[in-house]
Amino acid sequence: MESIEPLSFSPTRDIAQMMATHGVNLTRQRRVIADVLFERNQHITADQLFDMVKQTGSRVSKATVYNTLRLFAQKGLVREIFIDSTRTFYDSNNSHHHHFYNVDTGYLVDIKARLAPHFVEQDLPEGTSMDVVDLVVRVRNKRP
Amino acid sequence: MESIEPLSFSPTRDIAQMMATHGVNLTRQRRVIADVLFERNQHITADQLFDMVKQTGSRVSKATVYNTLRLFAQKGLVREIFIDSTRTFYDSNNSHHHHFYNVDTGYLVDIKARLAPHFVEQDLPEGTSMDVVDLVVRVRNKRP
DNA sequence: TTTATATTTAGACTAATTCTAATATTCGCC
DNA sequence: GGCGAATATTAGAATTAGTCTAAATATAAA
Repeated sequence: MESIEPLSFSPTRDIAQMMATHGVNLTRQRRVIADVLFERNQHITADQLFDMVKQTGSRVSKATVYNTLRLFAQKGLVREIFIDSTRTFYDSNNSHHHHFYNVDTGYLVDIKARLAPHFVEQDLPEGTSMDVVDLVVRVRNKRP
Repeated sequence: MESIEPLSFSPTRDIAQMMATHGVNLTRQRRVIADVLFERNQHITADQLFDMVKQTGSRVSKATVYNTLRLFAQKGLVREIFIDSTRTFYDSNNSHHHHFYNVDTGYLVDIKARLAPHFVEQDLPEGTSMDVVDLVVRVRNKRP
């Protein structure tokens, strides 16, 4: 029986291209962070990512992990999800979608359906009931 | 010309009734907090409320303000709005509605339209453009 | 290269929130 | 009303996610 190939990491040139497309200089640290972050679609906190980066053996400071995630979010590479004052998640999938948050388990999962709430209500995760729908539309001032 | 009556505060019995309806014991501190909070529809942080309570001359500890807002939110008297890790607002209007958050000014305002995003896009606050739509549906495990 | 600009770092710091455990108040019942 | 149990309040300490500082490195530009 053949051994199973490990899931391949995002190929080198994709990360480089992503960064270029979004106007982000690629440094050693940013590459390490991006490799871990974009290996798969995930919802991850800065601290979790810091730990995962450590486990690769590469040294990247905590400040850099925080700064880099903020930068990636500004540049549209990741989405920031503010669950409460102690839980900020980064979503490596930046395509337009929304989330279920289970207040009992602390898990965050994607909403596949469209935005209309009656769809959402029919699609709740197994064994859960709806608590509250939080919709915040973030706007900024038009530059004149 | 007649002088304009100041807006009246929430009458005493309304607060008492609200609390009873939502299963919250009314104490001196909770009454002071509720009087300030429900005087009008507003988006307010715990610290702002703490200051406002101080200005009434009543002494209520900071811990109590925080605990009480958490309790009120649990009991459905107010809505918690998590903007980012340093900004938690409490909305004294607990009826079903959503928000615009201006990232430049830090102001939070109600969305009057329904949930569908194309409506939202037509109703942005004067002089702003859309940044991002954050929708989180909070669910909890069904009690078996 | 040489100089300028951008990035990273350790560790100190901040600010929002929670915790602790002692005290006070209120509730439910006689 | 009075009494014990349950709840609520408090000051201040503790926690924790995240930011700041300013010195050291690395990258880019000339």
